[in-house]
Amino acid sequence: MERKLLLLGILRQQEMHGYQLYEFIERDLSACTDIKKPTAYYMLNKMAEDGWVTEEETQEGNRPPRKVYSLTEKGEAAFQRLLHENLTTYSTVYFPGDIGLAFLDSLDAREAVLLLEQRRAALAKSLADLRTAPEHSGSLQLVLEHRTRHLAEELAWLDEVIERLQLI
Amino acid sequence: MERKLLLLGILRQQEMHGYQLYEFIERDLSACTDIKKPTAYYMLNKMAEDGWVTEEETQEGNRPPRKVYSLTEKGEAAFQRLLHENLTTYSTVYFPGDIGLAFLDSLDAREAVLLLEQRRAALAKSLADLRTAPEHSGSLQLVLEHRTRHLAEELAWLDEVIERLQLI
DNA sequence: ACTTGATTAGTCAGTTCTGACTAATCAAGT
DNA sequence: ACTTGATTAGTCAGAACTGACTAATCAAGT
Repeated sequence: MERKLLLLGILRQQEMHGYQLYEFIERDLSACTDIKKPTAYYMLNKMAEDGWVTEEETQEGNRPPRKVYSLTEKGEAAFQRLLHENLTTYSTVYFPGDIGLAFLDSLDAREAVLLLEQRRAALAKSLADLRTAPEHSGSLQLVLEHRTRHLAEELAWLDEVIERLQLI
Repeated sequence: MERKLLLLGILRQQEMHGYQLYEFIERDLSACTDIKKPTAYYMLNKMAEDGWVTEEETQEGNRPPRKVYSLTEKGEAAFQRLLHENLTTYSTVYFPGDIGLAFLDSLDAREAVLLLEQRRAALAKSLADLRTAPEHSGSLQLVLEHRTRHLAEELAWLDEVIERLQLI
């Protein structure tokens, strides 16, 4: 559902055709989601069927026609409902990296440390990249701050794990 | 891939039939994943096709026959490879809750605070539940600690967001 | 002995998601 | 004018995932 909320939220501010929408997400909202192109088109179709958005064919030169999507009243209502739902609940996330941790004891501590140090480097790089990212406006900035905090916390945690392993 | 790593890691310690495996994950590994039953069976089939596990039909009384899965050498190799891959890399997670945050500015601050306070309550409950969960052995404990830290950090972050909104 | 509800074990049909592809247009070097 | 590579716009076939169901067995109350 979060993906639909995202698409609705964007279309709400400005009507767009599919590719434009996807580009916008990739460029400006990569901190929020990693939705793929065919998924975006799939959702748009779905939402058109449900009457949340309307498709309007437009021709430009003799390019293939593009469908411009814009929010309907039903879509606006859905946006409000999904936003309310999203903000009032907390949904658990699972960390893929935890599954490796769960099997750490099948390795000896020395090797585990070597592997986790590589993870640490990757994590540190993600964090550094995020910190040099351009400032964004409004609520977007909030999301970036959240991610930064999260990555910093992850790094601290990983350092602690590595340190403990070194005592073994 | 993490789901396969998980299944392999369990079967590596003890051969099992599908339902047993699923029950085990639900009971003991719910902190790592929320994999559903049909997905587990789907993966097991896949891995049998790939020669990572073998299926052995067993009859007990006149119940319908069950397939007991056990790791092959190829499966053990895959486990080692996936574990290595998992431990050396860091994979980004996206927070569904961030999508709501990204559209916070379409609400007025007072309403946003009311909604986020509900999120806060849900989050606080998750954290409390996790803290009263039984101690686990070995690396599992590591995962629980990770989740606890994460939730605590999320709570602190959310409190900060709420506080900032109240200044507006 | 026999209904009723819980547990065990698994499947099916449908939804959601995406890697890899197509095909048109534009830019720009020769 | 014409090849070549990048960009724009989108589709398709198949992989991954899951809600809802089936069907047998067991427990245990009457």
